[in-house]
Amino acid sequence: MELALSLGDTPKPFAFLDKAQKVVNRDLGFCMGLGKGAADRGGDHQSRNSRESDGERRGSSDPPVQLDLLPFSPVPRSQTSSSQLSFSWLTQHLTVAAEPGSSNGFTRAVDVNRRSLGVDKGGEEGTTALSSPNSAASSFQMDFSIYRSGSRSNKRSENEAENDIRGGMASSRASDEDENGMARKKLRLTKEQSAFLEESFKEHNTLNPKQKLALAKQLNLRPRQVEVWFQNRRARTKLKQTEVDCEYLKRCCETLTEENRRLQKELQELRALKSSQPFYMQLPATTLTMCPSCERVASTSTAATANTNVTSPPAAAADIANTTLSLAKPRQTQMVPFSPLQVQGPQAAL
DNA sequence: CGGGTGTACTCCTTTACATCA
DNA sequence: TTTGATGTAAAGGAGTACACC
Repeated sequence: MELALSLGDTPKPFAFLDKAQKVVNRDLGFCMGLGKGAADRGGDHQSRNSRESDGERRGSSDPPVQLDLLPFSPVPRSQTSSSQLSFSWLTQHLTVAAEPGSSNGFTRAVDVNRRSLGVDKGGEEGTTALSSPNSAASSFQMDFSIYRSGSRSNKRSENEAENDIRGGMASSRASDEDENGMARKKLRLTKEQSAFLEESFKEHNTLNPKQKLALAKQLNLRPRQVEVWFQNRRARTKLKQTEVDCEYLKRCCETLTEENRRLQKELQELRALKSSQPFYMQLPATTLTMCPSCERVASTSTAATANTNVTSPPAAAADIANTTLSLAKPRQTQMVPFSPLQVQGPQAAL
């Protein structure tokens, strides 16, 4: 029997919160809770205040994480939430995970034969056995509660376990009063959760409500957590980009400073040359470039080389001036946006 | 049609906690 | 074991867009 995970596949937003779908699930007779159970949730979702009744925003109405095992045929793959939510990676992972022996990173810990479900507190091994080893949908979600079983002994595993427990809560947000008097505690996401969120961020750096809910469901987190993660992720991206931009501008500034220094030096040399050859250098450089007979001289520096046979001081000076002009002009054009007042071409000073 | 209000969302700043050297 | 630095989850406020009255 082939199974599929239903995450709400009607076009209507939050459709999987609708009663209609629950009716369908009930009718099909497969509705397996993967959360920590109502007892763990503290039932706080029942006592939300009215402001948070929207649920999506405050993440308060995320229902107990639920794995709906549906006969495959009534739910065509093309209508699964992953494709509908346009998370191609999600579709991909689910598809790959369905293949036994896959080495996909997300399927590594997905083997239902290796781990019991997150509800293993109550010894729900039998429930696990109900799902097919090939059921990517059911095993995928289990991936994110894998550390709960105590396979890790360090502190982080405890945090992750607690995170999973809290993440499964249907509380509105991690407020102090929502968690049975426990003080608010920052909980780090597991590597798998972070990687999953990263993948989704690559596709969409913002989430619509459906995507947020689907991700939260997949990762066993509250929608609010997913939302916050994306906020912080966007902030990190922006910060990184700012750093890159800053570095780039810094390099531009250094380059321009160096260029300015070089041009100033060149200007000094030309002034020195002008003072030593006052008669010839009094000719404006523009005159030299505009003279039809000097086309050859003004166009390229090779022309200057051709004129070196003349060994005439005025020609050499003119060549220097024109070469400087032809080289400096484009550079100056580039500099204008950055420092139009600081950088001056030699011909301007002449 | 313009203004007031509520809602939902994002960005930004700050705080608090976890982790690591 | 302690401590400071760093990374990041999370809270809260401001601003904006939109729908509704």
